[in-house]
Amino acid sequence: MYKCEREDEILALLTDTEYATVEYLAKKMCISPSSIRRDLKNLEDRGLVSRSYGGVKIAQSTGKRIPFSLRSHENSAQKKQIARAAVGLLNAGDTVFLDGSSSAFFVAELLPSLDGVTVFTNNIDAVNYLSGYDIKAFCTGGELSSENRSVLVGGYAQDFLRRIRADVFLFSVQALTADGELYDCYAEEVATRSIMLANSKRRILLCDSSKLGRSSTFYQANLSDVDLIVSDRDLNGFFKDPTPEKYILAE
Amino acid sequence: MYKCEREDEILALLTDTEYATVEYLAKKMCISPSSIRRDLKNLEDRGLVSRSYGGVKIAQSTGKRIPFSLRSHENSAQKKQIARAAVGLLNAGDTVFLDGSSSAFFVAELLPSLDGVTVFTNNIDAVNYLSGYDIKAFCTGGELSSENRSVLVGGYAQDFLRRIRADVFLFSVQALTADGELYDCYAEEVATRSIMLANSKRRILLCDSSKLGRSSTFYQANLSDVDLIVSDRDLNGFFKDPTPEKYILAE
DNA sequence: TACAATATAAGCACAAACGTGCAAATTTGC
DNA sequence: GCAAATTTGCACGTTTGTGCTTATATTGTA
Repeated sequence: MYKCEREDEILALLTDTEYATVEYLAKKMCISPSSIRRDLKNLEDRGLVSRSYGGVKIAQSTGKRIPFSLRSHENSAQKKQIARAAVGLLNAGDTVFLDGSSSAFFVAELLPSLDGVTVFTNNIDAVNYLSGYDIKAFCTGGELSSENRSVLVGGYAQDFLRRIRADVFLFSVQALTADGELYDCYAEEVATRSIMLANSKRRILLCDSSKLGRSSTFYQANLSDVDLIVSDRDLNGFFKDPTPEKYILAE
Repeated sequence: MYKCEREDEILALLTDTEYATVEYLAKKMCISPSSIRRDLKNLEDRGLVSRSYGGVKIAQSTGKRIPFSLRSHENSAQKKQIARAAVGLLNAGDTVFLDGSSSAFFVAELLPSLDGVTVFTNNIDAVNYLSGYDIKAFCTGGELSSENRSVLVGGYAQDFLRRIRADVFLFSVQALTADGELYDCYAEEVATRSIMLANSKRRILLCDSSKLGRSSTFYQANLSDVDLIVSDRDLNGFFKDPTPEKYILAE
């Protein structure tokens, strides 16, 4: 395993585990601790990790971010599954909103094969992906989010979205409580998502199991604002109150 | 197996395997490691792969798509040279417009190291690249260009741009005639570029030698609309009419 | 505060990979 | 079919990465 390959591996590992020791990394890659330290020094100089005595963690907030392709995506298998099911719900000619979530990105990957859909999104990864295909797609304007850098947010994004009406909104949030409330940790994304919610006829929540039963900082909406939930887990009985049957199971 | 054939083969291989060693490639194509290294150097200069000691990987890109700005475009060495020179002309705190050209993309690659610049662009590759860095960047809204390029165009893009004023506009066009006229082959890009031209204080044309003495379909502007030309070739004597000295040579 | 335990940085020698110049082989242009 | 230009493989000296050892720095504990 070569140097750069190793460095990518370290980054991918760190997005999962948050923190790792030199010793652990050395064993994992079958290489001496000296070399791991050299790699880490390198990554630190590039601003990708921050080291501490005994190990490393992922760098936060300053300088360079980890490219989308190197980020490890939690539950990506489930998200792909959910995306497939959700795309099955679209009709030919639909105008679709996609939010900035990674779940929505997996939907974008499936859209080029569909006929005649039009996409509006503030998801940079989705835009970037779709630009390689012959599909009618629009990118909202906006500022690169200071936190989640592959999303466009802010006043420009909101102004743009207020002018659009979509048939379907496919989105995800960080947390879904048993009370039927949706939360997210990024205030700016909550704001843009609200407009997309208001301006769509059908609102479909892409909800992999990592979201269930958690909460987060910013309130986004509640179940009555959502028309359908697509999940990889059976949601019957998950909610405290008996809720109208509006979930489907992806498989 | 011919040279270009081999390079395609290498790229194809890399999209599958992500990484490859020089030795492996040499055996696979039945050719000496020296030649593989020369090929890789070539591909690296064109920005298609990134090398490390012992092997190569595909250039960092989201997903597997090679950014349009790097696809098939010749003169990337000159464009990088020009980008370096152009970035040297920026001041701290400048607000910068970048158009959708590949030349502008090479400028974007150099911006994160600068202090306090703000970027506005309709160049998807640039936005995507900048999303990996902690830099103040805005993406215009707009439609994905139907020409399968990574540029945002159309009414939404124009509306957005009309609201912005920039200190500097860094851009490129397809052709620059000896009469001092600028042309491009994409009508929609000409339209968005016009607004950026109108709304910038300094307008700097990035002009590699492949543009010189050609013409194209759509008129963009003429020399009096440009404040400075950065080129890899000495432009003294290129223009028919004696023109004010406003070119600098990138080196 | 001092001490032991452990992590890190620096220096070294070796091996592996790299780039370059050059001559032979191949392709291209006329 | 010949000359020019390009591409190729090899040999060489140079650079880079590796693991080891030793000195220095950091942490936790007495």
